[in-house]
Amino acid sequence: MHDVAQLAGVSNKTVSNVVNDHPHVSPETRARVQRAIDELGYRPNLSARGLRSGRTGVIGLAVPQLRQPYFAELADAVIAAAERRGLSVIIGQAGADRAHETAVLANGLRQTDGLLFSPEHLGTEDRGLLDDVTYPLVLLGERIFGGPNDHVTMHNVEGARAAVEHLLSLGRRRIAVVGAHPDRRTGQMRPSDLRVRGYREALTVAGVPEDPRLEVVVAPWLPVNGVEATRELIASGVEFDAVLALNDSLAIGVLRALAEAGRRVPDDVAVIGFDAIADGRFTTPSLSTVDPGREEIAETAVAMLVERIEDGDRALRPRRFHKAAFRIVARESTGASTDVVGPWLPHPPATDGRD
Amino acid sequence: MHDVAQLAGVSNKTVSNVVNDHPHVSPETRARVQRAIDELGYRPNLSARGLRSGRTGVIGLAVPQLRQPYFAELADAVIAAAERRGLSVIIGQAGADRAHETAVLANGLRQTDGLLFSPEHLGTEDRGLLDDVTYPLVLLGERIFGGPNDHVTMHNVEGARAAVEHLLSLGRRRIAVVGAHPDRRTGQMRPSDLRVRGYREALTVAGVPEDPRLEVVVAPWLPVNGVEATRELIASGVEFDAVLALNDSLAIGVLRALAEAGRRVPDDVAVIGFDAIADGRFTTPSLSTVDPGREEIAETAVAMLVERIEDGDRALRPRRFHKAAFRIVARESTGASTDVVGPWLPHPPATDGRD
DNA sequence: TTGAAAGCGCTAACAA
DNA sequence: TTGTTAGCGCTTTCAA
Repeated sequence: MHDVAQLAGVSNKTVSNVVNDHPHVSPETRARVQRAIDELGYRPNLSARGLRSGRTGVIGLAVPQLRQPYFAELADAVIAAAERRGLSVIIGQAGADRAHETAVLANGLRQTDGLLFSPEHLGTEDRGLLDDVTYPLVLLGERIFGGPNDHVTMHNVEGARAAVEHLLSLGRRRIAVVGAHPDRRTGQMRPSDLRVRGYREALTVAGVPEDPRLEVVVAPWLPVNGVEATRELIASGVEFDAVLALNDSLAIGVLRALAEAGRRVPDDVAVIGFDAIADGRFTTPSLSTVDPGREEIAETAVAMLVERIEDGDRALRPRRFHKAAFRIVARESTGASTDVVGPWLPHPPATDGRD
Repeated sequence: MHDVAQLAGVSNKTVSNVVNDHPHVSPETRARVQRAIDELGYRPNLSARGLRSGRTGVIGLAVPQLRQPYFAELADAVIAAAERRGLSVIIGQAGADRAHETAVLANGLRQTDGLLFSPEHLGTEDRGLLDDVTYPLVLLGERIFGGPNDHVTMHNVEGARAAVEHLLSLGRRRIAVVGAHPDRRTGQMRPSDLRVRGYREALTVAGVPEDPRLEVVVAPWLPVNGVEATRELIASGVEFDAVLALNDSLAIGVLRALAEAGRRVPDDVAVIGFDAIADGRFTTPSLSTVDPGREEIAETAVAMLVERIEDGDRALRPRRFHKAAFRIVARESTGASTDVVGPWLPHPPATDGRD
């Protein structure tokens, strides 16, 4: 920078002004400095800038595991939203255990201005941890609820309810739900609890009796567990003509297990998932699902985090809470006839498996 | 840090020594400083450290798109490998176009000590760009070949060849390959070119005649294109009793299109993919594939990058080239009977769909 | 509109 | 074994 200033015959400050697009620089000075920058191939040292300004231009995203398609697609959307704002994203995988997540929350991710955190293990009982957080934080999902932080999530209850209403509208009455979590204590806000609540609400409204044998407890939400749970459901002899899988990964396992058992989808059993991951478009049959609005979640969360970062220490805004719009995506697994082949777009506006 | 030094009654330097686990600090001093650190909740400013030391403790990973399962799983493995070494990972998505990739290569990712770069658009003709790179760089894949950089990749030719040999061993002779890329010019080192080469080699060795109609050109490698290509192959009337899909995403589309057309897998058509993404375990039928050794690729690439970073400007080592071990994973789509259900492990040693 | 000077928090080099 | 000094490259404050 010093070299640039010398070559252009100005001071450091002026170079800095040019680099940062500050006003109050005469066009000719700006041009002269720019020429010097190009000639010398000058690139600002971002560590130094970070030291001086207290900003790194990097945000953190902590997810359980990137190899779970939902989180990969979420990360994709978050990175895109951040890059639109000139920010980089450090991704941390904290899903190994509670200790790992606690450590992430206590420290943030290194070298970042703020954190988007999607916890897997932390729950309402860990709410107290949030009060100690001193950096800008936006939570994704509802596992830790009621803290002082901004929160972006999806319509878990409403989405699941709409999914079940969709199944009911097909005339199904024996609707199983796969992916309930064990009741550790009441009042939990885990996605499984919320989605099960939506499932029950839909049944209640329709006057369809609940049957505990149709609520299959299985965690975590991986295809392999969807297979196993469905095999057990079939083996139990309970009759069912539809399945709500609480996410698409489970649903893929459900489809697999039903095919093994010779149950036809959707004729014998209709299946709907949740998340609208891309893979669901290409299963056989293609997978109906709830699109939770992942792009909106990513965009909103990044926007909120940026605002918090820019606020700095001032507590200017109240805590905010945003739920993205959702919609039901009806595909073959609930009887819709869809042609999966469409035009390929390198970065389509809707990237999450919508048809 | 100054506060810590005062509270502990020592100098800044001593605090620094404690924080960095330097030797030559007496145990009692260390304990006293540590107590002060804990009491004050001191956290080192990493920007300042980065400024002073010239290291950020962050590496970059540039992939085309995180939402493609192969890259999500690769990123998962890279992050895990980096975290084992106390490093963070900034992920950039550069797949939008050539210009984006060129910019990434020219600048690196901001705030990083080095870059792992998996290009999609840059090719052998862009080799010259590599000579201008001034930061530690390890390339993934073979698109830009023969540059001065370390390189980690997979056995594309051998893997594809082994896959076709597997199909031949089942008695298949009319083997289609889906995912060849258009011939822009000869001597290309794109994965598609290499895998097609392996395909041809296997046929030649077995004395099975090549048939250009069985080489289906389609790009990019997305499920939707696998569907479309397979529909066209079927519509063309060419007979085939097996398909090598050049990656698993294509293969998932191939399975889908074959099911639509009423072709039974593997009875009528055996199918094998490439990459061993997790989804392939749960398709119906489950997908045979080539496991390219993703964990090994990630671990090796991170290790090489760290060495280059530690070397600094000194050109101590010659350029290195590493190909990970691969293996064929036989599942139902080539006639193996596999039970997909196994124990669930939060971070299994083999994370990539191996059975 | 531009310049000069100070200092962000840390670590390397050297001194004690 | 510990302390002192200087300076990494930038931006901010204040003065010109």
